[in-house]
Amino acid sequence: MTNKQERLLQFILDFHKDNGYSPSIREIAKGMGVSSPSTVKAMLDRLEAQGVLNRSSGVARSLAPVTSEEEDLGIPVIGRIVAGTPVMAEENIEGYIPVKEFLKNSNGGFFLIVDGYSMKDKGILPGDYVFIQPSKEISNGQIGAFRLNGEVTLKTFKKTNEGVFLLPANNEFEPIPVNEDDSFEVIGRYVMLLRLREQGYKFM
Amino acid sequence: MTNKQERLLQFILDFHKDNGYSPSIREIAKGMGVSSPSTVKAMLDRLEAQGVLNRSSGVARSLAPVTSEEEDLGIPVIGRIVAGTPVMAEENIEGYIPVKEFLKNSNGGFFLIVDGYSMKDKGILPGDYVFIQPSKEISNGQIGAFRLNGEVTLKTFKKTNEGVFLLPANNEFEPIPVNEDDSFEVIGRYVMLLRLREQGYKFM
DNA sequence: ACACACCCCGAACATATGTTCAATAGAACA
DNA sequence: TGTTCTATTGAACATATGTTCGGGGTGTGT
Repeated sequence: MTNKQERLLQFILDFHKDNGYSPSIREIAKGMGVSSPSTVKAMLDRLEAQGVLNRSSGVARSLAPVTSEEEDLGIPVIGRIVAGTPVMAEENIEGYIPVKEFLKNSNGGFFLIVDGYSMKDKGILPGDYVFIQPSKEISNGQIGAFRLNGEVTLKTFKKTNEGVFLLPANNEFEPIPVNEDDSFEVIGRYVMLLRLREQGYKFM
Repeated sequence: MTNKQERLLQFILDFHKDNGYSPSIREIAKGMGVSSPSTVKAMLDRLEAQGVLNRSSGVARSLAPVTSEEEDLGIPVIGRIVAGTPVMAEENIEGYIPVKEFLKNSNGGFFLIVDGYSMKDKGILPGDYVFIQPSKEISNGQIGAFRLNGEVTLKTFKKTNEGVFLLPANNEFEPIPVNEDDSFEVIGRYVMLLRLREQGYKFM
């Protein structure tokens, strides 16, 4: 793919992102600084021949960048590996995690950055991203995010006939009792953990 | 929103999913079983007035279902929380994790399901999903997936002048030496960890 | 030199497409 | 019944849009 072709593809992607639909040929011409629609058409023909673009002939604004199957399916999950097969062989793929789908259902959810070692024994370490699904309710024994007297903390929720406690998962810490006159709020339930350790993927 | 309006919206969404672009007014008419484009235009005007649809007047196929901002930005990350503010207040949001973007760059990567406790001290527990970026190279001290004599394992890679070792992160396990006559292969680098614990989100 | 792929122009063409408008049908209501 | 409002229709209109054609330019490799 030549430099110009990459710029064209990028322009289409950006336009679609901004407007929710694809540009017309003449809009591309303006955006790319060319003056003839036929020039753009020729460029599009080449891109389509390369298979990175889909079009329906005669249909206005039918440009659709080809998306790889993985994007729709999600990221493959490898469970056990059958002896002697390549890792990514079909028989090893146990399923797919549809990250995109997850994103769509993440309404109102957010990541909380873990601060201390109080949940160490649950494998939750400082710097981890904990996905919190906002909710005023939480079941006994579930992990959640709470705000106790202004401070936000991630703990296991425990309700006994002696009252409510927030349990750390680390025997160097003590259970925290929630008293009647404390200001206490359930922020949400712990759904998922994300840990970005090694380089190579820059977020934010 | 009336029944007919919902059907219309659904038709547009389905069409877009199938074709990668939005239907024209006449295509909608056919699909919905009405015979006049002006009928469809009237219906679209109503939907747009309700704010569930965006259009650019005079622009072909410019129908764009209104999407929430989160979908484009990613999932917000909350770091420290300013005293007295609601959790999701703007001043608490430290950034966004563009999961979608990540997916796009995940070329060839996959998740490996962790099996034992050998990496416990790194907070990597059985059942965790470890994202592996395929690579034949790995640096000293990095965590990666390896295949040693047919068996796949997740360990820290260590190269000394005494040879190559795969180090567990659990003092109940011994470092594994990689001998000359072993069949040994670097599968890839450990990039990210995903843990799905609580219910409410069903993957796969 | 030649062939070939890529890039560009401007004009003309055919049609796909959004829009407007007068007329009709149906439902809700006094 | 008549009135009013909305939904629908079919035709006509204006234009946005993809396409074609003939021409030219530049670079690369043979």
